[in-house]
Amino acid sequence: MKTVLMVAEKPSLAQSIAKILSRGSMSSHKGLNGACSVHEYTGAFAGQPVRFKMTSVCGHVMTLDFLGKYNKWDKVDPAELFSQAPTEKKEANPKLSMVKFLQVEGRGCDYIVLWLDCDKEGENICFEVLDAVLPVMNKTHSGEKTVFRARFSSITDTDIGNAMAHLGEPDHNEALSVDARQELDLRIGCAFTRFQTKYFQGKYGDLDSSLISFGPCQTPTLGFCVERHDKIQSFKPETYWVLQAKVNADKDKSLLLDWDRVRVFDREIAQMFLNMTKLEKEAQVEATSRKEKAKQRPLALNTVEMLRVASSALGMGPQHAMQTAERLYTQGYISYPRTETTHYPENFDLKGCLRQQANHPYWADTVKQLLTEGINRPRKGHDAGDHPPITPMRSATEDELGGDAWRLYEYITRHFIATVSPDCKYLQSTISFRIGPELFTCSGKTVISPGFTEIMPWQSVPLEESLPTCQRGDTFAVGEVKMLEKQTSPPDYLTEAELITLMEKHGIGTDASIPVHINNICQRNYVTVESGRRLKPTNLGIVLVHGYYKIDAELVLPTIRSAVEKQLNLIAQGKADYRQVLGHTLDVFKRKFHYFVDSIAGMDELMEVSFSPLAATGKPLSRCGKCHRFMKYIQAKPSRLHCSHCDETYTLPQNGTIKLYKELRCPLDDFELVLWSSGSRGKSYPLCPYCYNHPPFRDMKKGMGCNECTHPTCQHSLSMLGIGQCVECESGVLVLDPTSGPKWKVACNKCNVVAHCFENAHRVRVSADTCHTCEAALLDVDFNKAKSPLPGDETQHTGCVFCDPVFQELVELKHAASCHPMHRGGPGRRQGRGRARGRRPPGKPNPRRPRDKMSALAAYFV
DNA sequence: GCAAGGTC
Repeated sequence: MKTVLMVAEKPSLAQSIAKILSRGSMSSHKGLNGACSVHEYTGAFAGQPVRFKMTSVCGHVMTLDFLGKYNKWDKVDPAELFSQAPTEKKEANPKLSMVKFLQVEGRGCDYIVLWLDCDKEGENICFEVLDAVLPVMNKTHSGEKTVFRARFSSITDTDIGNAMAHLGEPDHNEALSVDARQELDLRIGCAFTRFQTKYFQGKYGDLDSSLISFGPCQTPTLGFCVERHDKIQSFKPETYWVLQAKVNADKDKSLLLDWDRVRVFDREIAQMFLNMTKLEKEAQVEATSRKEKAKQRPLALNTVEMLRVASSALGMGPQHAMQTAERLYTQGYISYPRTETTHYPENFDLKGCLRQQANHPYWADTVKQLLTEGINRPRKGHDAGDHPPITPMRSATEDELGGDAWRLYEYITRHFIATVSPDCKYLQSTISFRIGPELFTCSGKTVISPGFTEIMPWQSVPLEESLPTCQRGDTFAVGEVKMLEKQTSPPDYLTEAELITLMEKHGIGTDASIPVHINNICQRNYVTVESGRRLKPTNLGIVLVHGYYKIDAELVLPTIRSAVEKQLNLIAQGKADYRQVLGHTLDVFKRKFHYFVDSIAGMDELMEVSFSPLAATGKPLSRCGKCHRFMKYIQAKPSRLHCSHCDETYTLPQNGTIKLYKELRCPLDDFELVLWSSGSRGKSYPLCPYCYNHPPFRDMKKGMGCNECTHPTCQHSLSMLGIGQCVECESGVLVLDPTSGPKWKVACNKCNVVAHCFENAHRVRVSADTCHTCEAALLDVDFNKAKSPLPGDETQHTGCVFCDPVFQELVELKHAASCHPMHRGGPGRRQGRGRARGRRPPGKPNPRRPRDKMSALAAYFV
């Protein structure tokens, strides 16, 4: 029997589609990556009995990146990223080993049906799947067609059945348009990001971001926030005047009337109107009206609306809301949370969904009433053809979910119930009054039937006092007429919800990526989230956007994305050649890039105002080996040392503290050593700022401290302080921390292993002798006379930390000793490993004698 | 270390 492999875009869809096509009779098992399942059943295909294997990927299989060597920031000119730098497709998520999984499942299959989402990204994933699977599928010799594409717009029996009955072919042009987008985003984003970051990081010491990124989505997103900031800044309040009148209704109630002219901006004119009205005793009713109005029930819920409400009403950021929704989905509480659709499919079981909520402690009454009196047909929304709107899938209580998960679930459920509830009906009454020559109005709303606002109380029409019944010609006594002086007020910072709306409107990002872009501009310190989830741009954010405005406003305008997308659509429609469009667009942006680089001074002028140059930042810490002047330690990320005399910057390890190391110097370059430490309980090691950036020996890499330095005689080096192979990792060596006394520590120079050894020892030295059993370096320890743990009055002892019976009692390594390679491996492991890594054999000179620094460097870069 | 797009 032949086999048909079928692939959907995500595990949940593979399951639903298989369920529909197999009419529920399938057998399922997990695939080798643990994320995707395979659902098997038998059926008919191309007029023959076959075995179907339905499975899925997890989004894109591949991702685009530059070849490895083009990812070295200090070796590649960002301008090269526009054309010279070659790209390659890498597996998008190596942990899932998706290619291998597809090949295991696809091996020996005869046909493949692609059930990827019916959008451009899905079309592109079709070809990623084919690239992986076709080579291992059975080959036909008859030229028979073996690759099929299923096109569907909803996950319903009819739609899926129809798709299966009318299989087509994957659309290569659509896939190509995505390839083009990927390459453009990569090349443009990385080129600008690297250039900006390097340029400004090399000049300023107090930038509040270690990465100054640029992207066709994130930059316009920031642009919206700064645009609002500019409006606020340039806002000039204007004074205006309004007339306010009160008339006496029945008893001691009075009505507040609004002036029909609303407001005037000239005090004298306002005063004139006041004079014409303030002496009037009566207000005459000119007209009355009562209109029944309706507030519409909401449309079915899609992702973007959920994110808006989560932000504005629940105070949950989009990223957090999305994560919470995903958890609710995987736990089976809600339907798939990423959808653009606001229209329920025709066969959607609204009543069934409602029935699940009929006994809920919070809304049982409303639901039961709807079920007995009949539900209202939902409003017609937009069908994007992706997934049904977000709805609850089963009932859940506050105790069960708790916290934000509950709050989001509650909102989703109330929203769903609202979509099948009646509209809210209210009566809008207005009375027009004349006081002297001027017209005033009073209006009020009274609810007739609350409809959906019962389940969404935050949407209710506010209670207002009802207006008196009256008719044209009636008169009321005027209580007072007064003139109020007011000022126009500036808009407030953009709320997250408003930003989401703007992004959606301009096509910046997708429902799934909008939260990511917003998160990005927060993490890069371009904006901060203020109370009410309003986004306030930082100095850095403002300077960047103003700089783009100055140099090339297109870089920050929302049209940058749509213009490119227009071009990409031409590829998708087969109206333009992929290579031509890609080449042309890259050329445009390459020119923009060069113009930007040439004009960067314009942005720099703005930068200077907010940030301080490197030379003026930081505090003097250690001496430069070249000029012997103090270099300044710049703590702001990325932390580094800057020598203003030599105009050189030396990067340092991040996430830790840096101190001067006793004014000791590196024997190779005369730089003063600094001591890095990860905290009081963690490890620490000295490093030479120059060697850390320019490795002195061939077997060293950038970013190595003295604990990895292979200098044969320097007292701080691995060669002198290394003890033996790490007890946990493969390649590390345990190195004595010379600063750790009197509670001495040894730490691995590769992994996080730290072990405490001797307390109350005033000196610990690594001996040149080695252990006969395990080849580790012996330690020579002098204990404190009064507190010596040694038998008798001994204060000095030399031995191996792993094997010496006296030391084993004192060393934390004793529990680790049994795991030490020497002890766990059996006889065969003695040679080659152990201490030989870190230390030269005793008595033998190191065969790699260091040459002088410059020739060592020259050799290194060969 | 960089983009944006899928999804886990």
